[in-house]
Amino acid sequence: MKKYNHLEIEKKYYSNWIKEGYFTAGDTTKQPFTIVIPPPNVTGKLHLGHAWDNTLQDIIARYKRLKGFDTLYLPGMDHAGIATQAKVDERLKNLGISRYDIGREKFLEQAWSWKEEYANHIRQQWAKLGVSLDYTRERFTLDEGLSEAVQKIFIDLYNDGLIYRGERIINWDPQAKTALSNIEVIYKEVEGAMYTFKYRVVDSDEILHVSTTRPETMFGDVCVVVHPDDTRYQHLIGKNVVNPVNQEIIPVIADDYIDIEFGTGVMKCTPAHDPNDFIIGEKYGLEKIVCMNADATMNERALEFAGLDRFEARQKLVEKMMSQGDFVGKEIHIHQVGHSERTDVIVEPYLSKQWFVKMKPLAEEVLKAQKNEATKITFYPARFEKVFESWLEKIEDWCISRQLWWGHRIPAYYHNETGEVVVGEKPLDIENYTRDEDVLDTWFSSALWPFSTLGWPHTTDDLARYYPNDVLATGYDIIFFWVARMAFQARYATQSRPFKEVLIHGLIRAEDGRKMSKSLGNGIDPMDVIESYGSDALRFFLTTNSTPGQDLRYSQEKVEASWNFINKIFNATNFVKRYLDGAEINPNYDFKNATLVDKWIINKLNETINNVEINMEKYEFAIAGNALYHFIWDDFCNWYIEFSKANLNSGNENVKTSALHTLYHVLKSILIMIHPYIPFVSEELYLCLPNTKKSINIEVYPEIINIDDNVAVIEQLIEMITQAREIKKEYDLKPSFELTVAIQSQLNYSDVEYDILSRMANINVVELIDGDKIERLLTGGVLVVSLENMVDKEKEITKLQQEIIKYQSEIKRAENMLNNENFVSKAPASKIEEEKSKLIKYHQQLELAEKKLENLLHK
RNA sequence: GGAGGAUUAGCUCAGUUGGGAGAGCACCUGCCUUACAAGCAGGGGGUCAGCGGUUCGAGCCCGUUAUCCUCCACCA
Repeated sequence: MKKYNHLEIEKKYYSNWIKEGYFTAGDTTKQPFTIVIPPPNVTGKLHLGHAWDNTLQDIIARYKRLKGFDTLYLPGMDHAGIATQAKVDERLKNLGISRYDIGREKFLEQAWSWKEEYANHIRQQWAKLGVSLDYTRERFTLDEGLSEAVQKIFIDLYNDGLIYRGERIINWDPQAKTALSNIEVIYKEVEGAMYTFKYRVVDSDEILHVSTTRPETMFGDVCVVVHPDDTRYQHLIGKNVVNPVNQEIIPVIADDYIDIEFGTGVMKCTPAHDPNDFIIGEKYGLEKIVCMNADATMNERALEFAGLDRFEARQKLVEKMMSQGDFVGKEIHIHQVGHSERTDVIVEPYLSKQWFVKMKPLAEEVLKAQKNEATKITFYPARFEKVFESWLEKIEDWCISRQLWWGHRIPAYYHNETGEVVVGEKPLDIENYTRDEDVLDTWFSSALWPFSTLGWPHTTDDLARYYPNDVLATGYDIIFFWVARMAFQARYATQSRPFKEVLIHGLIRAEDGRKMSKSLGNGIDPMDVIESYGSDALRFFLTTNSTPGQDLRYSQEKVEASWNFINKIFNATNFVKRYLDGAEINPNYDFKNATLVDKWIINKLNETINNVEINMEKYEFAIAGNALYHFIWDDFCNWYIEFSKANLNSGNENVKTSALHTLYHVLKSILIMIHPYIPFVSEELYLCLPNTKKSINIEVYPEIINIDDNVAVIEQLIEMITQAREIKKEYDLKPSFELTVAIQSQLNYSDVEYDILSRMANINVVELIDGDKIERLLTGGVLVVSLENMVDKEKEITKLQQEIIKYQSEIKRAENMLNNENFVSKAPASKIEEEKSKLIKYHQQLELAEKKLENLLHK
């Protein structure tokens, strides 16, 4: 075996794993376990956030597979309507073509070929990451089956009155020329201006001052509104004013929506261009005047400004108001302005006819289910349940129509003459109908992902077996977009939760702590990291340096540390393999015959198996991974392998056999337990062990081996070795210096242990020490060390003095506690006993140290 | 305006029912000991953001202040 080379190892296995069907679910003799991938957008490459997300899922999937579950980890991708369409548009634009030039059909052909290209790319990235996906069940949100599911649920919701079409103010993206849902709007603080204009009162000399941040919408004004209790304006209610931009006469009305304190206390009302004004408009039956086109240029209502962009029109209009003397002033106004999540242009509140999902009844069903342990979705960490539920509690209707081509076309047909709407299958006399041009919000189809991918609406075997999913792992940033929507669609379509549990992770940040973003140029490509350090190192870094729900800062240093750890396992295997080559391994070796050191490491292994299992079940991968790290590096490599070196060279065949079998068993167990984290290298190392299966993927999780013997001797042995090393350091002795010691202990030492002491710390054990000596307390014993040939007595004196001070202060601390009546009466008995025994121990140690000091001083 | 998160060693972060503060990296000292110098052995380093409270006992629970971050809502 050569040096650890991640590139060489990681290219070897993935395609074979797929070919062998290790990740293909369907073994009905086992209990099923399901996790689905959050389908990545086919817009581009996977980023580090995907790598993190997918590694978490893969750890769960691989762990469950090793634990004997028929595990389905289902892959797939999302058509990502607006995002993909924008990319394809851009590609066409670079060729000098607009999508309108080629038409819907040709455009969709382009989009599909884009999809194929990027889907392949994504699959290659999954392969590099090593995620254990069942590609026989791979799905795409626009494929036939999922389209059928989308259509079915749309029609059902419509027939149940939960989908309706209505004219509303929606968030309009003038660049993509489509409606957006509320959560696709990102509010950013922008320094804008508040303009104030004069509105002359008809048949009066009075002038009203009215402020607005969007003067261009004044062409859509239908009235001005004041508060009914506002004494400044009460006399004007019912009168008319002149709109300065077009000289139209509009009324002054009163409504308590108005905040008397804000601005001048007078608000212009534009029902077609502002959601709040729309509500007032509905309340009073006002006209809705649209003064803009779909691309946010002004329309003919804007008179001479028609055709200008909204912001240009704003500027020119203000200039005109100035010149005609109706301009009062302009103040800097910092406010939150909505931007399109995808195109980043300022969203225009725009009146248009759209399809909506009526959310209240659907959300209520989920909230009801959350109250019952058997039906609720449990979040890890739990605090995200509150986030999830409070969003559902104050949810507004969901605008689901998008004026795009790439997506699920809405199954609605309008009669060419009567305008009658048919929702559902194509009408028989289709020639008399025109189909709705719009498609559905991408999230409408992803909301069905947990069950549509398994065959819903058909009652398939997969649906029966793998639904509801067991767990979903995703970031907190899409709880609203996706998790919540899956929750209510699942509840509606399947009367079930979509998954039992949700593991929430945070955002991955750049090394500087900021978000990774293209504009900052601080993004890290996971494929670059894999090239330099390997997928295994990246995966181990991502999952052992993070806490559920918390953000994670990328750290190259820590990826390197992960690489070092893997290298450590590689080298340890290298060592073990040297001794295993040519040796016979008995698969039924009985560890009751093992030596005490071997039993000690088995005992440590047992503790680790237990600890790791508990934390894997709780999705605490950092805790489980770190437990493995310390077991492997400290207990196994630094202690046990060193112990074993003595035994492997022992003349006693039983000792040798025991050491060999222990090394084999522990290493194999380690590789299986660490495999979910680092699948490639664990497979490589596993396969170079004798007596293994064809792949670590089909292994079973290690089980605890009962060890009846007390391994306290080995714990004491470790204490002695550590003490001996400390003493050598203190007395400036070389590590190779042979210490002569005597052991006072109730525990029995055998030749095996004496041999280990000699080999690991150059300790020569004798019955009795004559002459100068020092004593060190062990748990349950004393180590007596000869001072012969050890020059510096002063150091021991200093050390003893320091020890005495320490013991005195510890005694004082314990006595204070035990003399505290409140403590004695209120603390639990076990705690009190603990303190009492500590006190006794410290007294003993103090006595010992004082005696020692006296001896040294009087010589 | 509402909600949540963060503040612990020089740096990045753990710390799960309240019972003597931890890891990795960095730093200091000594070792090329036949798996590994990307390593081994030993070591230094923290009034757990401030203040107050509950408790026999608080990094942890409660209140409050400060700084930073995120989400939600939003007034023309």
